[in-house]
Amino acid sequence: MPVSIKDIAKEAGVSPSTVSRALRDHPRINRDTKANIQNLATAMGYVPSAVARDLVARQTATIGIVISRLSDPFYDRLMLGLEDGAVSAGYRVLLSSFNRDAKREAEIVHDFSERRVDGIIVAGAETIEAYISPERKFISPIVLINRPSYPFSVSADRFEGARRVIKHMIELGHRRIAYVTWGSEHPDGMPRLSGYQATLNEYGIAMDDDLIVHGDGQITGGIKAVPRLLGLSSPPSAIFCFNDMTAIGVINALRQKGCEVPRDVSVAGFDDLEMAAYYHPSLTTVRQPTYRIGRHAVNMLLRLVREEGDVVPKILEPEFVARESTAPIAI
Amino acid sequence: MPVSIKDIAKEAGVSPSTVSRALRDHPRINRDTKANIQNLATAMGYVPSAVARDLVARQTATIGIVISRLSDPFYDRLMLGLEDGAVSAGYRVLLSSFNRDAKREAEIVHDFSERRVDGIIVAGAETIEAYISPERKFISPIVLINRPSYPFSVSADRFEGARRVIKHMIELGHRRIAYVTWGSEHPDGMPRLSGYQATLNEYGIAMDDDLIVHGDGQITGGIKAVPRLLGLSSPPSAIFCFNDMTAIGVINALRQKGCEVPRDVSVAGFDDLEMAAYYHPSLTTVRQPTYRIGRHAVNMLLRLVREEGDVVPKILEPEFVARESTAPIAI
DNA sequence: TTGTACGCGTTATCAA
DNA sequence: TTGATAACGCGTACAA
Repeated sequence: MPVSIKDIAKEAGVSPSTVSRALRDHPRINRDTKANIQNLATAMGYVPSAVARDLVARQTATIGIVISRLSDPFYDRLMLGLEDGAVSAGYRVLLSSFNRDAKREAEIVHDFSERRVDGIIVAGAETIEAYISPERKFISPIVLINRPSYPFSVSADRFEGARRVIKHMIELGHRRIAYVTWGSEHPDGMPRLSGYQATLNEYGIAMDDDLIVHGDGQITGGIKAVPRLLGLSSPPSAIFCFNDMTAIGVINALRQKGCEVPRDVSVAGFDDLEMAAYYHPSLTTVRQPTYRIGRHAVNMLLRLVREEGDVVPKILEPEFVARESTAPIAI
Repeated sequence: MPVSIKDIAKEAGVSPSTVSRALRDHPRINRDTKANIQNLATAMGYVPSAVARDLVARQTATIGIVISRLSDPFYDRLMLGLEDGAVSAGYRVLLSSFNRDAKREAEIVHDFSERRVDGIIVAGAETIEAYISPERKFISPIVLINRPSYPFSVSADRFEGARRVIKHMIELGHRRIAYVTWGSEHPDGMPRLSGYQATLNEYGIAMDDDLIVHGDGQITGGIKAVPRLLGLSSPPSAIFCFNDMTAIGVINALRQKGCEVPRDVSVAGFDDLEMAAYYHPSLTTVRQPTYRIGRHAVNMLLRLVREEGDVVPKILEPEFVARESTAPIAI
């Protein structure tokens, strides 16, 4: 059993509350007793119990972060913003990931609630149903990342991101443009798909369902998509991918089939991974303002925690990055 | 304020202890009262307080995981093993990352101690000093990943991994072999460097300090290393890199200088990123058994928690993966 | 300046 | 089968 405030009190010959005051740097306390107690605490290896402190304080000064996948670079940069925001506001941060498993996601949110975190931020929620259900009241306020239909959310405008990619391809002369999606019903797949469709429509290009194929957000999904696309009677000259990993898979599979990127086919991704600029060819892609999203999300959550007036969904602009993997259509 | 056991008791017209029993599925309790209370709890949106429960239980059934960088794929796969191990043993997991900041690392470990986690696992510790210091007694047992000189640790044999890479290069005919390291004093840099040196020595190849240049474990570090290497009067024909990201930087910079990999220079990395097999050229590298490391680490930690006898450092073998980025030396 | 008493939400022990 | 009581470690009125 760890040493408690009582142990120190006994050792110092004072009452537990005096120890508490000394340790908390209370103003009204004797300099010597304070110094003595603080030395004693260090010597005895005292570590205050957050469990007990939080119980009496009825708050934990902690926010819980729930993310889909650890390895997704989107979350990496997001966390920087989240941590910076939380720490500078005097909050600690707890993190957990659910690996795209909706059940785990619910468990983690529940676990954080039991721990009485002051607020929760969920990035990559499998579905927003559980969060908007009126019967389900949560202990702590919850902010969602990239789920703009949820009232307390901070998102990147993925629709607009997709739109710029497609516009870019159209301006390069492409007309047969494919989209390798990821989970059409998944909330992360929707905005890109809508942006893709709306932009084709905007330019009067006929939609073709054969050009929309499913991936899995990873390299293998991109690889599997290519044969289906090349097998079409009229194959695409440009392929927009759900993300950079998918694009890498697509480029590999194309190369395997003897298609050179961008000479024969243009390919674009989404995310702007650190290595996107160093892939061969370097990837045309879309960068989401992840750090800023993180900062905004924490601010929004803290407003909710402190019940400081209205909160409206926030949407930030992404950045289009043109590189080598897209080029004018070959004649 | 969340609903407490007392609120339910008042509503149900029973005592708080009855509610506690009903909720905990205690054997000796009336079927009807139990059902009634459980319904009431759900209706009132009751979420038990882990804070209070843990205080009286004097344990949290939680292990804290402290990792260096979220984006490092090493930690991604490690977490899978860690989580699987913990969950299957009935423990919950708390995660936090310190972004290579030793101060943050110490803060997080301290925070976890205050939270009274039952044990802590640190991966990528900046230094082991704080953990072996005799004066510093920790509340909870601590297991370190990839820090074999610490008594409670699980590591991959990076020395052996480096050895196999160098051996492979030597067998391909290379004699001028460079190493792009990362932080020579950093505990992650040492084993690879030793393996590199020992293997050259083993084959009677003279050491040349000019062939050891510093990187930063990232793409930019690899890029910066190349001019220094190519500027040598006798440049290397093979370059061993601290990790795959460094290798990607090196390959890019070589290409910029008109050097083709592996035609002109062979390059190898470390880690086996998911995309290492899909880079162009695909990367020769070393795969650490991350999942197994995670499982072992949890087992070791739980043995420590339960004070079940002796624990000795565990070292697991890595796997060498030969791909396209290394080839026989050009004559 | 310091000590006493109480409460935070929960579980466990003992008595009813 | 249920209720009263104490305890976990800490912070804070209030009293001394």
